[in-house]
Amino acid sequence: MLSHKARYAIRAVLYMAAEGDESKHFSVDRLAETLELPRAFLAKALQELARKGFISSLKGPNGGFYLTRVQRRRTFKELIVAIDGESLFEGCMLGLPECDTSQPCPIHASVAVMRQSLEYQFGLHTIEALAQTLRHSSMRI
Amino acid sequence: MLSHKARYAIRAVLYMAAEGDESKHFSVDRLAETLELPRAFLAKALQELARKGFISSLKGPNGGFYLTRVQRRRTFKELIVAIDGESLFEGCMLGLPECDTSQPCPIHASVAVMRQSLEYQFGLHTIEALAQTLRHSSMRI
DNA sequence: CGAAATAAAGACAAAGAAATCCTTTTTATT
DNA sequence: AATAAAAAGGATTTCTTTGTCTTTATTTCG
Ligand code: FES
Ligand code: FES
Repeated sequence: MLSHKARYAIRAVLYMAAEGDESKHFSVDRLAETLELPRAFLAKALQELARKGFISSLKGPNGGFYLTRVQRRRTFKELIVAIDGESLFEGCMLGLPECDTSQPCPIHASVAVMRQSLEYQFGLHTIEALAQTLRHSSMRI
Repeated sequence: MLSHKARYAIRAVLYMAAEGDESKHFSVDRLAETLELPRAFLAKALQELARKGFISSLKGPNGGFYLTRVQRRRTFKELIVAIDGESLFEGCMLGLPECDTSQPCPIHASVAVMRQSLEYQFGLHTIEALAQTLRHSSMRI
């Protein structure tokens, strides 16, 4: 469903969005320790997100990763797609070269219904919205 | 979403369910050629399904794979779980050790909604039902 | 019985994902 | 300027998935 890279990155991003702001930065070391994730692998994932503009980073002492206000307005779906690509939201689930209603595979209709739900759930919720529910209710992360 | 093994197996199973019966058997060679799938890898997947009782097999001339009437009553969800395990339907999508409503992760609610849809779509449809839509409408497989 | 057709099983190879390690670059602080 | 704290980048290892190849077992048919 989600790659490990995506899971790790999402957890770190939501954690930073919930706990930090533009002036509070998080080092990979701290994130990896807090969330109990493989340090170097998480670093790669976050660097990739920084390169793609989904998060910001600063080098040097007191540096680290953080999210700007603008970056918090990206949807959760955009975040997933940035790491894992569109396969969750597009393409035939049986691997046929095309996925459309004109020549669908036997599960296309079911997949379409499920994807509408996905689209609705992940396409409307921004990172900030998820961070807010995280802040206001003692959820795990 | 689905592993290649699952995709290949599902396509072969639905094809056999739609085109064959208890006395019409399909060799791996023929299935692989018809569906344009890697022969040996498909063989492994089908043998696994046969071991688990989801399909039947006969050795020797005129042997091959096929589905009994009882086997056609298994749901599509059961088929997926047999190959890929429950990860699509259970467990925290962010990788947290537990997935429950008491201490959920930030996307648990969204995931639950999506899974209800999955459950409804894949948990109610039997293999036979999908095969029938395949028979009666010129879908691809 | 002998030959041919088939699934079953096992060993192996290639590719990709996950994870680690080391070096370089940037920047703040002293 | 020197030092230390961080991200960035690259090389390498390990594990899993995907895929191939070869051999064995079973069954049918002449
Ligand atoms: S054609 Fe297979 S999911 Fe759309
Ligand atoms: S707790 Fe994460 S999906 Fe349920």
